[in-house]
Amino acid sequence: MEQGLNSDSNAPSGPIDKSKVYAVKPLRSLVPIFPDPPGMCSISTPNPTPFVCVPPSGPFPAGVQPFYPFMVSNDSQPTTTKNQSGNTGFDSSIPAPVPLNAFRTPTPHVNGDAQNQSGQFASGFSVPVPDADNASNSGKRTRGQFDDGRRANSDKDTAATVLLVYDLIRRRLTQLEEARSNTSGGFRRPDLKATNLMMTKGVRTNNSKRIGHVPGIDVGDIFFFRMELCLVGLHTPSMAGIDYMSVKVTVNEEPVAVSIVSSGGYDDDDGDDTNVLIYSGQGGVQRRDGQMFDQKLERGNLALEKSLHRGNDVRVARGIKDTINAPSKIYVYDGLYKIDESWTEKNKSGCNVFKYKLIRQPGQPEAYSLWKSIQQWRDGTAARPALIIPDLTSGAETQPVALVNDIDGEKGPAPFSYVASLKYSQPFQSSKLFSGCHCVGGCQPGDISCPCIHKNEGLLPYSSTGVLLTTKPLIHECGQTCQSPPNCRNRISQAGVKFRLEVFKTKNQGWGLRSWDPIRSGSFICEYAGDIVKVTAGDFEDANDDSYIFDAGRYYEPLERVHNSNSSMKAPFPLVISAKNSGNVSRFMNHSCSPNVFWQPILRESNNGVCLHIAFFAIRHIPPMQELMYDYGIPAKADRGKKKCLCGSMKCRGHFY
DNA sequence: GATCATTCAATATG
DNA sequence: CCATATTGAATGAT
Repeated sequence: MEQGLNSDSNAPSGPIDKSKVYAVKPLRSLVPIFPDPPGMCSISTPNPTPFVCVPPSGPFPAGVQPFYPFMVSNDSQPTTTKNQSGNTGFDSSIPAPVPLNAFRTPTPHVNGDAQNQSGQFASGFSVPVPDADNASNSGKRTRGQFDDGRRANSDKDTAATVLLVYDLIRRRLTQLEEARSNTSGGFRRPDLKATNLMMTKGVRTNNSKRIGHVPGIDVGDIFFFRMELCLVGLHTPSMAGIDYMSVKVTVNEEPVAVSIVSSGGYDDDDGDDTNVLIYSGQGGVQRRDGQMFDQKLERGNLALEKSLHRGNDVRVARGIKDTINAPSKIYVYDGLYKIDESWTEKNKSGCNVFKYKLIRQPGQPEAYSLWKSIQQWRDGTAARPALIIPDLTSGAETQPVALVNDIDGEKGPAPFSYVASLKYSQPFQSSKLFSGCHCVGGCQPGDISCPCIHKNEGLLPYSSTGVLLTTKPLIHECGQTCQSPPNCRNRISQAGVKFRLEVFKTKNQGWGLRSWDPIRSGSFICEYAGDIVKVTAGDFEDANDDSYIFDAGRYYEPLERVHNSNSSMKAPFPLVISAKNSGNVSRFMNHSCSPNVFWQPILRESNNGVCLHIAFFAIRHIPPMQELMYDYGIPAKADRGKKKCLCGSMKCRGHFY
């Protein structure tokens, strides 16, 4: 292969059999998977029912009959109470799952059209993403459907897919909207617009309200938009803090709370005990002028009151300020709580406010409490347990990287020299060099005179907050020849690590990498630093003795997120990096067959050529302390150096290289 | 079923 | 950093 830069390097590397790329998966079992908190029953039968049995665990106050508010379906399926008889009355005639191939992925749109993308997924549905000219919708493309089974009850894969599609559309709309509003003004919210698309196409899950956990969502999962909670059925109102549903008790119906979002909006005091939450009722504020009056025992307030008396579980999502992206909020699913007591208080304006004391149910994984611990490690009020070195980079990164081991006695990985970035002694030759930009104040979206935007096919690849917006095979960042400042948004991968990372000993995969900070999907995490390995065309072999190799020439399963790319992620020319002797945090990232991190080639022009870098971005929102992993891919010669994969995912290929 | 009111959003800006 | 204005979507209530 020639080393010259092909100016058409963005084009797919060759014709691809699309039926293979978008191969329809085998019919997924639609058995809902439920966590098993103490005292809970979960249904996991080969014949799944749309009902979820969530009996509250006693004891109950005298005179209160426990009842079992089964999921109330919007499709007017019968509700029932378990104490009527042993037979729960479940309707076993579930709708037959629609074969996925009924919704075959449409043929991709005219190739190379940067303005047209649609969210196409291997599992057989697509959501059209609006283009620049017609931001409301685009009616041309065929659309499949998200089948009823997935809409009714989620599983991990379904929930992840819904969130992925949402994110994809939202980021794309953000990119278009930033460019548009910079010239025409009036920023319209991409998060809402994306939700609307998802809703109208029916791409959502757990779409009927239910009490208790929601399948496919784990305690500790994080969300960056209220709409995400809505789309996965965790909390349906787009703004309101209390979600409730009406449940039939013998002949009458009464409201019961299903979930709350605690965002600190009603100046509740945030006590030290993370298992206790004091929550204010809703209402009492005139939204227009901020005028206040007494809250009434209606809607959500009434529902919480009923849940208190019934002893029902309430899901709790905690809203926390995003320290990295200041004004926005992160929502942590903190699991199930029970309401312990309620009372009314006078607020500052002298109006009555309902108060509810909620207590977290025991036996659930750490979630909000973990955030609090991390906060203490950070501000020094508590020591990070099992800490070996506070900063293994010795200051080479802008953020310290802790080294910890709470598994065994090993004191650290084999020594290596820490380098924060990939250094080029000699850039790649390029026949075609553009001149750099003159964006002294940083590249701005919608600036048609900016050459960097042109190189990126008309739109800046990053948002104002530094989140990757495109799904392109190659990103052109500002380089040496550009006049943009180091903090230009088109230099995201050059600005260094923004998250507080730590290297830790895993249970069975040696050392690994994780983050104290929550990571928003699309965020830049780090680049692959190390020594460039000389490759003479075709004769490079993955060295068996070097497990710190990054080879951009490996084959990678196309991620669903690269919906518009019918080729696997590929660098424009061969690049092999060894981090054995020198490297950065990237060398500790382990392999997973269902990764939460992906890599992306990035090109920067220098005075006498181009430099290719490998940058890692988050595929989805990553909660704190969840291991960061990417797919190592398959080398051209996949016969040597095979290792057993322990990633444990449903899609595990069994081994990696 | 259409319309309205309610709601611990999310941004941009001063 | 906070306050304010602006634009808004889902859902239950009417």
